[in-house]
Amino acid sequence: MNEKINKIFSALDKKYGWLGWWPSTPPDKEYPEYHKSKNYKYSEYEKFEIAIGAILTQNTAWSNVVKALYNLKKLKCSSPEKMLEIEETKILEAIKPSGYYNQKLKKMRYLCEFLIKNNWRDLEKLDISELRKRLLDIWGIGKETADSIILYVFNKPIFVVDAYTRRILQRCEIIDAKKDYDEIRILIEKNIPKKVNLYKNYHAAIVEHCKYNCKIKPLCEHCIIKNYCKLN
DNA sequence: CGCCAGGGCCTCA
DNA sequence: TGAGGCCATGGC
Repeated sequence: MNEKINKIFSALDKKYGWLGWWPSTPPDKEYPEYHKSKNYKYSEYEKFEIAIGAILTQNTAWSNVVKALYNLKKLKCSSPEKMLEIEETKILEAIKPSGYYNQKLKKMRYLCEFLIKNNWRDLEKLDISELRKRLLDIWGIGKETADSIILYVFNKPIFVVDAYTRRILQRCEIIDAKKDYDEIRILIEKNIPKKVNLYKNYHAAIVEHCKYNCKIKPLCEHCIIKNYCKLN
């Protein structure tokens, strides 16, 4: 067991509190927002929006994704079926702020086709590894995107490993520079309690911490995990 | 202005 | 199987 992992993550979790991930746009709102309730129930649209958002945020600042999601909602792009009906040029224009828009258009279309062939109820019944396999078969959905969808849309416990997670674990000397995605994921999952809301908020807290403190050029002064970090 | 952002695919050894 | 190139916008 690696006690450090849970100590570090739970310290971040405690500092930032419940962050209400994944942000989504409630029926009566225009922009995605974070959710105060720990058992907030996503509407069908919000589930779709999260899956789309997971693609749109690939290597992209969330603030740019918000613009794209706002535009898509205005376009009444409210379901996979609708998205496939809408003209591609309009979708392209809508998602332009999120960058890589040609690739992302194609990725979203493949995802839509998948979601039309497989409805939520059937997918929910699958175990995590089968669901993951199916998602990874979709062009444009890699491990992090698949795991984000599994955790935040399907509410199943799988830990999302992103560039920020790697950065923190590297700086805390828990992993070395190049370690395989699934090795890191399993290492983390072995060392923290297997609870969906914990997985969600640990990941959210990692992102939050890296956005404002553990940046590439780190701001270490008020960092609460500096005692674990080789930079200090 | 250059750097960076909640990755993934393709190519080529 | 891994490293490197490519995709692209907007905030700082």
